[in-house]
Amino acid sequence: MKPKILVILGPTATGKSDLAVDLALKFNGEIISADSRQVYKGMDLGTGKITKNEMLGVPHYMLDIVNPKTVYNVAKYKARADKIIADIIKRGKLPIICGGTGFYIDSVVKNITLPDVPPNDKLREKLEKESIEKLLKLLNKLDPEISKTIDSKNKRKIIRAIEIAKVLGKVPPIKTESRYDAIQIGLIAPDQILKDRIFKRLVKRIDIGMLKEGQRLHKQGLSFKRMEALGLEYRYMARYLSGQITKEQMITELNSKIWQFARRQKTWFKRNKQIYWFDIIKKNSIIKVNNIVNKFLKA
RNA sequence: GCGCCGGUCGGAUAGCGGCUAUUCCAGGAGACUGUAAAUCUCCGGCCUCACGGCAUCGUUGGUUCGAGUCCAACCCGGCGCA
Repeated sequence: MKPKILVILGPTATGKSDLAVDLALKFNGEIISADSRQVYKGMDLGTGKITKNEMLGVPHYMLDIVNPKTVYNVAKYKARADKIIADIIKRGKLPIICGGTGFYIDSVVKNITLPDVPPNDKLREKLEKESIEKLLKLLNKLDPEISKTIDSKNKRKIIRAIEIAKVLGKVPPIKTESRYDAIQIGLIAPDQILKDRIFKRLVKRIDIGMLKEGQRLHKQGLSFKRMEALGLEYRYMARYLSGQITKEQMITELNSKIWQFARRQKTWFKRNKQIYWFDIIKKNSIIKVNNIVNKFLKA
C-alpha cells in the first residue's frame, strides 16, 4: 500500500497556497511547496510567497532554501522533497504538495527517474557557442536514437542531451514508477477572471513594495543578468531598474507575460488526466474539494 | 490656403516594378528526461479542413506585359510656412 499524498496545483493566481493551508488544518497536513522560484531566499513579493502569518502555524517546506545566485533545479528539488515527504509520513501526517511548477510536481508525484548527470557549466558554456547544426551532429554521434526524437530547434535541450550522453553513453529512457498514492486537486478559473486576478495582483505587488525587493536583491549582489534568467517579475524588474524600459512598459509587458505563463501552466497540466479540477469562482468548490479529499483519505 | 512627409494583418515595421508582402510584439494552440517563471515549435484575410482557389498594402482612376512600389486626383494624419 503506497502512502497517500495530496497535491494542490494549477495556474498562477488561483489561490493554491490558501487552499493548501486550509486543507492542512483540516486533515493534519504539512505543506511542501512546488514552486521553482519560491525556493530562493529574498524572492518573496515577486513570487507571491506565503507569509509566516498566512501559514497559520502549518509547517511549510521547500521555501527559502537557497540564495538566488545559486541555480536550483528539478533534481535537487526532487531529492529533497522526497526526504521531507518521507519524514512527514513517518510522523503520521499528510504531505501536501502545493505549487504551479508542473515539472517539479511530476518529478515527485510520478517519481521521474532523472539521469544521474549533474549540470556541467563549463561544457554548457562551450556548447552554447556552437550552432544548432553542429550540436545535432555531435548528439547524433553520441546517441543516434535520441537525436531522432529530440526537439531539434531547442538548443538548451540538445545541450542537456549531449551532457548526459557524454557521461552515460546515451540518454536513458525515462522511468516513472510512482511511489505515492496521490490525489491531485487542480484550481482553475475562466480565462477572463484569471487575467483579471493576475493584473490586480501585479498592481498590488508593486503597491506593497515589489520594486524595493528587486532593488534590494540587486544591491545584495544579484546581477541583472541573473534576474533576467529568473523570469517574469524579476526579469521585468531588472529591465526597469536598469533603465531599459519605463515603469508603464514593465507593468503592461509583465502582465501579459504572466498570462502567457499561466497558459503554459494550463497546457502542462492539461495532459494529466488524473487531476480533479475545481473552478474557484464556483461557491461549492471548496466543499467538493473537502469531500473528495475526505473520501480519498478514508479509502 | 501653400509646402514637405507619411497612410502595409490588433500595434510597430520591411518591401531597386516582376516568383508564396518581411520582421518584432501582442493574440491562439502545443512541446517539455537536472536553467521549467526557463527554453522551444506551430497558427494567424476569406473560401467550414487539406489540396487548391480568391483577395489584399487609405480611395478612385491611370501608365505598364506586370504595381504596395511609378503618375494624377481625392480622403486622412503629422510637421513647416502663412
